[in-house]
Amino acid sequence: MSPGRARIPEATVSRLPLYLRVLLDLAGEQVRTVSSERLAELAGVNAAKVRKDLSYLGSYGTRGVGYDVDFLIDHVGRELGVTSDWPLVIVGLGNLGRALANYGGLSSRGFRMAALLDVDPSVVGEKIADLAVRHLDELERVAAAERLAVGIIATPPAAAQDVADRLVAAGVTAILNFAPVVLSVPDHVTLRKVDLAVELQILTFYQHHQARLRAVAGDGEESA
Amino acid sequence: MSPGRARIPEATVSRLPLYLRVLLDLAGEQVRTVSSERLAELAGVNAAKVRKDLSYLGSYGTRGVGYDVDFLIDHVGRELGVTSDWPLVIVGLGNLGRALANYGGLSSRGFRMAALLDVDPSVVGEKIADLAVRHLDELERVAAAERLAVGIIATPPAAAQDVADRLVAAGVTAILNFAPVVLSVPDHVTLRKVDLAVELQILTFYQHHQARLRAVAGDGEESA
DNA sequence: GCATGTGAATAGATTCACAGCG
DNA sequence: CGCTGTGAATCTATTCACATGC
Repeated sequence: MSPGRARIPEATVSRLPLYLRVLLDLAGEQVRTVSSERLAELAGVNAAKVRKDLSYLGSYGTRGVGYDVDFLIDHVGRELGVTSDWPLVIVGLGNLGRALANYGGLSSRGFRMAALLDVDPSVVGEKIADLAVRHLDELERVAAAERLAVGIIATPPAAAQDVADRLVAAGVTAILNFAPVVLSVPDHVTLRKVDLAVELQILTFYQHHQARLRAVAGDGEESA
Repeated sequence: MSPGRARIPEATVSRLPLYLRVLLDLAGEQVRTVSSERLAELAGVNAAKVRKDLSYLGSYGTRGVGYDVDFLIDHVGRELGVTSDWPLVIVGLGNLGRALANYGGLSSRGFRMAALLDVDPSVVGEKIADLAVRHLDELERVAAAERLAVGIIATPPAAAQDVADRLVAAGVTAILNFAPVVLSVPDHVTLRKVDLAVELQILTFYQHHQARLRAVAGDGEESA
């Protein structure tokens, strides 16, 4: 019963939040136990993958029966730190930043909006989702008041690296970058990025190529 | 070798848009040629990976010299269909949908906002980014008028599957889903998803388990 | 000489298939 | 029995290392 002492593969980590959501849905429907097969179906993955993923957290299933939903929620949630308090800071409150600030369902996952920062004088002072936007220069003050868990960058691309540097200097060690630019951060900082244009271009690549394949032969292709 | 003969690995496809952006930046700085090493540095990946990725498109480099920037832009862009016209439809114009509708830089990548759809009477008729929001029921009419390339779902989770079904029925074969729910689509439809809460939870997982050496799950990490 | 292009080696993720246990 | 848990097999991606050719 040493919860997840073996290193959990990256691919598995990226699926845990998905499993957690599906499990919470099941719990909401009063479902008590679930098989890897059913869980896989709901999560859109393969059943063996579910079992292997969950086995990295420990052996929490019952052979011949399945997994106890509440028990799994507890363990997956613990692994993801859902019970902790994760203060977020959003930098850049254009359309995207606003959308993120208004994103529901974060508090139920342990997140809390700690501050909204921008440099535009016409935005600073504005109230968004019950929080007043403060000037980016107040970042250090905010960081001193509480340990910021994640910095979200939703600025124009030209400002993103500078903002990242300031977040890192302020002690932030996890950054989610929405600006379409490659950021450099020190090794101890975890960085992920979300890029709308990239996602769209990946989609159109496949459109383009499926069209090509169809023109050559009527061969069907699989999509994930 | 003729481009696009062999199947291009998925991982490579997902990096091509990134390379393209870096190349466009270089072209903007009047850089004529670039080595795999430099390109890798700017894209935040390994040089051998860049060479292997590009080799799937054909052999467009010059040994001892590097890659011609404009020539590469042309070929990578062609592969991604940047020169084509890709009509997009956004369904759901809450905060996120609005942010997406106002997202700049899409037209330069071959995208065009074809329609904005919602079911909320207080939103229908509103003008966003120079386009009037129409009712979702007009989807079929829009699809009949022009071949929609990508459907973007930015609705509440409960509505997402229904919207996906309607998009598919209307002939859309590529969907980008921002709703935090697993969608089912037929095999011939390409589906990608972007989920803010999942991204944040992946980040906090690594925060929680910070005894690891570096943990970067997307791409684009580099030491400063 | 020098950077590409690519087989070979390695690492990582997925899937299979079945032993093991409730 | 049924379903988990997991070694082994497979598939995919990354990285190495060097022959190749400008």
